[in-house]
Amino acid sequence: MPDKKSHLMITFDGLPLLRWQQVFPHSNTITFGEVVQSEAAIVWLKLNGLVPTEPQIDWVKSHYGHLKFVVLSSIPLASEALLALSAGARAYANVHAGPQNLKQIADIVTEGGIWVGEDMMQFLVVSLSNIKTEQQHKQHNEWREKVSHREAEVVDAAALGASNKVIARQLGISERTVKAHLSAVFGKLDVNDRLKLALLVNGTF
Amino acid sequence: MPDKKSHLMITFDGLPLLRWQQVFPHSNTITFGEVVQSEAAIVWLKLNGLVPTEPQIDWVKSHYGHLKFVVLSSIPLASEALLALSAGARAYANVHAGPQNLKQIADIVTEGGIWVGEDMMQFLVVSLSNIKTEQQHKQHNEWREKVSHREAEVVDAAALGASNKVIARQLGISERTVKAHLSAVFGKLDVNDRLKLALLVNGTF
DNA sequence: TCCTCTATTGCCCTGAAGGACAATAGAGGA
DNA sequence: TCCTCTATTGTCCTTCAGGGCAATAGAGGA
Repeated sequence: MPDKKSHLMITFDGLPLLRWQQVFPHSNTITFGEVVQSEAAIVWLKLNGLVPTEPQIDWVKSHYGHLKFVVLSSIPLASEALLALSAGARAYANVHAGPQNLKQIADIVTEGGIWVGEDMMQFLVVSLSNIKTEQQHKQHNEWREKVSHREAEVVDAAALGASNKVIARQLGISERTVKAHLSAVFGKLDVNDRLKLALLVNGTF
Repeated sequence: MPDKKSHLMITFDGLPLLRWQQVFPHSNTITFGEVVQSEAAIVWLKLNGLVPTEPQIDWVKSHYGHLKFVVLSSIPLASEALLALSAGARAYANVHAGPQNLKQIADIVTEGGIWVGEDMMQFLVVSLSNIKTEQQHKQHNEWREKVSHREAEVVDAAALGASNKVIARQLGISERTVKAHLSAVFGKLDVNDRLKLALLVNGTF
């Protein structure tokens, strides 16, 4: 069954990877955006590093998602790997992978496994939490754009549990000023007291 | 170079996996805890499901970490996969993997890749954040073991910003009782006021 | 020039929070 | 039986928080 072992490569310029073509003689290369009927064992997407990754992967998934697909990148990134793997890619590898790796990728993917390079896997595991942490950090900092710089200084301290008296001493102002800033902030952020403020600022809600 | 392709299997009863032995004739099987000089291409650890996973993996890593090692599990779990992969395992697979998979695992690992089954990878990607969330949840629930059931009810409400008056109404008790519970909790958890309590309970510290 | 916003501060008031001191009742264990 | 812990409640007091009303000063923009 030669057809069963054919491969389809999708690149932006329609030019095949020579090394890849040597490894997979029963193969075709088409241009990104082109839709062909194919029973390829594996569809390989060579990412175009000049445009966003996600739309590329989504496109391949929507048009060739019934087949197993693999993503090749010139500049391997953990976030990109996560995108690809989450979208159902069976492998994420470097465009410059050698013939042996290419062959093994094909074998393992054909058999139902998933291929990720050793370094990338370690990087991936470590990076996953970082990605989530960054998102949380960003999400819970929106309040800061609604208050003045000085107000934010007061808020930062109050949200950690400091009393007006302590905050006043730290910032070299009077307690009355601390209260004034907090009252102003309550209005801007739509909370009634410092505890609610702390919950908002610390991301509990 | 037959030695270069030898394999070492570690099991708790010292009995080899027959299927594995057929795939890797140049192989030895030893008992967990046994330390031998070995130049095996790959060390395979068959996990004992009756004892904690992490110590098993840590032990193999400390005694055979200079070699590539692979973890086989009777009951594949995402959290277990993460443990293994984070510890440096080059593959995490089902004990009942077929000959073809075993051979491919060996090939890909020998060549420097990492093997994870398709289902496990998807499961892994989805589960990674969940695992971290569970850990945070567990870590920040230790206070609950230090207070009584009734006290915890009051704490849950107060930590969300409810006033004593509201809590009293919700629980059908007097404000004085709310205060009493909170005061008791402050002492047990070593905080001075409800805001500090909220920060503790909600995991800000 | 006028307005808005920010930063600062005082006087004064009210209400909530936190707690000392005290008490009752019930359950469980030594 | 005694002790500890939990649950509940009251009186009373102090402190802190939140804010009304008012004011000054400076910066920036229309």
